[in-house]
Amino acid sequence: MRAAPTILHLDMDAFYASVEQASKPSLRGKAVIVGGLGPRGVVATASYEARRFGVHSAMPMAQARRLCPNGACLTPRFRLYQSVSERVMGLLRALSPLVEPLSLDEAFVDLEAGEVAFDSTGARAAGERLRADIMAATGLSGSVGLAGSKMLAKVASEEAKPAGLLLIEPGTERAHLAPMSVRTLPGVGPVTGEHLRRAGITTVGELAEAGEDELIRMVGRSHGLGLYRMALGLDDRPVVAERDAKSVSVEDTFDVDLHDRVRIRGEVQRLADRCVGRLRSSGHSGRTIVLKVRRFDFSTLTRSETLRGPTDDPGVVREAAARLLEGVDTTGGVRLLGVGVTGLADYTQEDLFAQAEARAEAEGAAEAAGTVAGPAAQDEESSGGGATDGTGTLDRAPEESEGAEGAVRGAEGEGAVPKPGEAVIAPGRFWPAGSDVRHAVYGPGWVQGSGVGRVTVRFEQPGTPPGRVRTFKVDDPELESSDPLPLVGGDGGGGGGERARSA
DNA sequence: TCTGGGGTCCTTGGGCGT
DNA sequence: TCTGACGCCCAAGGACCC
Repeated sequence: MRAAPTILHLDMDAFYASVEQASKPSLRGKAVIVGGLGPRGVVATASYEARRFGVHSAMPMAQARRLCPNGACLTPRFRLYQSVSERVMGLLRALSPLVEPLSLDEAFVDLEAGEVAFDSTGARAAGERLRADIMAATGLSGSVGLAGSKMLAKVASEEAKPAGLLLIEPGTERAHLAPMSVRTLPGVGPVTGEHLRRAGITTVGELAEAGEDELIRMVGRSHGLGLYRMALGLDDRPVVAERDAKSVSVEDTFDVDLHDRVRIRGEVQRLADRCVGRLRSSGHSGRTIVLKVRRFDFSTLTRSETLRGPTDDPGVVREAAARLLEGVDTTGGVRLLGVGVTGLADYTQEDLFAQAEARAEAEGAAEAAGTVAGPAAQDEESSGGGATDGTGTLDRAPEESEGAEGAVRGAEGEGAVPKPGEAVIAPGRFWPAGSDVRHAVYGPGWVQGSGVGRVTVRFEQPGTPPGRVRTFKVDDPELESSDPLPLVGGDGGGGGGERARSA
């Protein structure tokens, strides 16, 4: 805890939804819900207009649609959010070398380390300037919290939302926190919150009064100590610019539970390959392979295996994941499968010894179990995957409503190829809802919906008034997909792929 | 018509070497 | 040789965060 409130926490307001509204003028001021559009999708972010209907993050998309039937439901476009985020993080790094990103839309900044603020006045000025700079660079609003510690700065930015700034003066921390709900504190979720509530503790003040020993007794040593210190407003964690990843994982929830063991094995192999792809691109190798299975009843189990040395060999990870799967009962069906690697090391020369040993063990185990590992598993993957590719449920035809409120439906926004099980609207051309397109005659626009051989496009861009809707055949040669246009500072009719340059 | 995906951290319990 | 204490590693599950 430092004397001056020079730790800044930035939280972009309803980030994904705000980016969509900035890039699609017809959605501004409207309810926008970003999340998975499949039958098991959940809400990632809802605009403030949608939140008024009770829609919030992590809510099942089906429920969000019921609460807000006129909301525009869009699939996330992470590449666009990433590029906007980089712009914002650039502005933060201009303030200080000590910037700790927490996610695409959140970060801590140590203003003192950047020598831009040493007291309340300086910190407040820096925060206001930052908010203005972000608005100028991206057209988006962010909320800023300033305090003497990370925990309090985060609490402050949450209170400042939306589009505000709040500074907690040193010396007032405990009084500031006391009336707030325990759920305000980071680390207090539904379970701990309910635990505390049953003990008669609902506010941070009551938490502080309960005392260290009582809290340790209730929620365990580590958590209890942490809670007690937070309740007193104590937090001396530094802002850390570089954080090493501890694990890499990929997982898929299936629209329909999988029962076929061959198909399940194929999916595990596919996930193992994707996981290794991510592992390699991050420059890591890892020692512990983790298989995650969520069954039909939502019960989740994990199985892991630690190798003798780190690996980034897809064959080794595939084989380990397949061995782990052998020990899991999947009768009844699985709704989710995941493969992860932990115990990460910086990528170095392959540990050939460990890999050779793992292979030998795998072959031995496979023989003992009467199964065939390796190539056969790959064959299963292709046959299993192929069986499902063509049988994905067809997306419902979009309601061709006037106005942007019409629910926008479709499959994944990123990537031109639908995943297995996703909608294939027409052979050859695939137009994900919300994605950017360009028409030879009408210029840039975005896909509002598609189905039964037609695609509906709204022609507008970040700098224009709300545009008109036109419908084309999905194989219209004059229509092509394009990259997102910059949110601010574009040239209006600019070509695809342009990005706003940092000021 | 319930409940995503990618993470981190903590706890518990067993096995094992000293 | 046996036993208990201790520390470490590993496996599994759970809570939480965005």
